Amino acid sequence: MIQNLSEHQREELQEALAHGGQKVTAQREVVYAVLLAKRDHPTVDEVFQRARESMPGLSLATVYNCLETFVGCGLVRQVNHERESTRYCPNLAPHAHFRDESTGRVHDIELPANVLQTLRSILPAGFETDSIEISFHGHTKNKTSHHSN
Amino acid sequence: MIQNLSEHQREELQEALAHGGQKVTAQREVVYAVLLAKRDHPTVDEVFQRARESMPGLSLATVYNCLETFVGCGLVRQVNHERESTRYCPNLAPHAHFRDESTGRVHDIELPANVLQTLRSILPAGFETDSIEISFHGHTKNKTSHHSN
DNA sequence: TTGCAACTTGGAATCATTCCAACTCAGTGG
DNA sequence: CCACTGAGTTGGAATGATTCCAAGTTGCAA
Repeated sequence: MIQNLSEHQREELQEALAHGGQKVTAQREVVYAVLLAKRDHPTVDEVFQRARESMPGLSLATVYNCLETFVGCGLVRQVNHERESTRYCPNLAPHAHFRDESTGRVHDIELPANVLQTLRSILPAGFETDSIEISFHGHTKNKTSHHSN
Repeated sequence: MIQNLSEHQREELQEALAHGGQKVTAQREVVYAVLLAKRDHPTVDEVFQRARESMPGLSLATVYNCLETFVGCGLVRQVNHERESTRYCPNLAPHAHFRDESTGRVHDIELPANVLQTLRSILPAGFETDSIEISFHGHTKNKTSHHSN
């Protein structure tokens, strides 16, 4: 089902957790592996379902904990759309999200540095920004998409 | 406390509701007035509290209903930040939001047409967008702000 | 072997939001 | 007038995602 982490991925995980004295655990490995296996912005519940396939005893609370931890140490990003369940993605490159209203799928949209720059420039003096979230809503036209959902 | 609607504002309300065969009611007037009185992106609950001052019997469900109606007929916009309660603002001009992490306040940021244009341009072919949401997170530096919260 | 700190777990609790069934109200037609 | 209709309002119950909590694990260090 879900591949184990590669050497490199485990190191990334271990490294990220190390700051803040956190440890790699079996549960965290599984949850992280789930995120990397299918980069489709799953909800907590979806992660939970998938992770259970390789670790039946895993609890929902732990999935919440793991994801929160990962966000905290910068391994994954949270994606919120309207009032829907929070989704998670391991794509750390700066990118925007496009939510297809008809399918509910979320696509990553590459965000060129200059656009990011332009955006920052519209802030009045005195506004210091840590992060910018950009989400498009609409629909996709035909074209069998290669994107994940 | 909350001013009554001006002639012009009531007309706007009436007009917007008319499409879709909806009526101006005392409750809707109060809720709308609350939004116009203090453009500070209140949550449903805040609207509820304020509206009660002029209409004690008003129910929370009605506030939800009114706001949903207003959003439906384009009178106000919803603003979501992370997992927090939905907020509402009557500013219809295209604008981004800046959320001050330390105070929780939300500021409107003017969004020039060309920036909007630039953003649209990063979408790959086949993506049709209805709306774009942009939110900055960060903090504001000194400078007694004139902005609403 | 004891202690500790980080972690996990299941269930209870929270909180925003939605749902629902009963009730109000204004306007219409008989 | 009176009944009917449709839109609106209301309070309380129901939902659903997320958070909280107290008890139980685990691995390592003293």
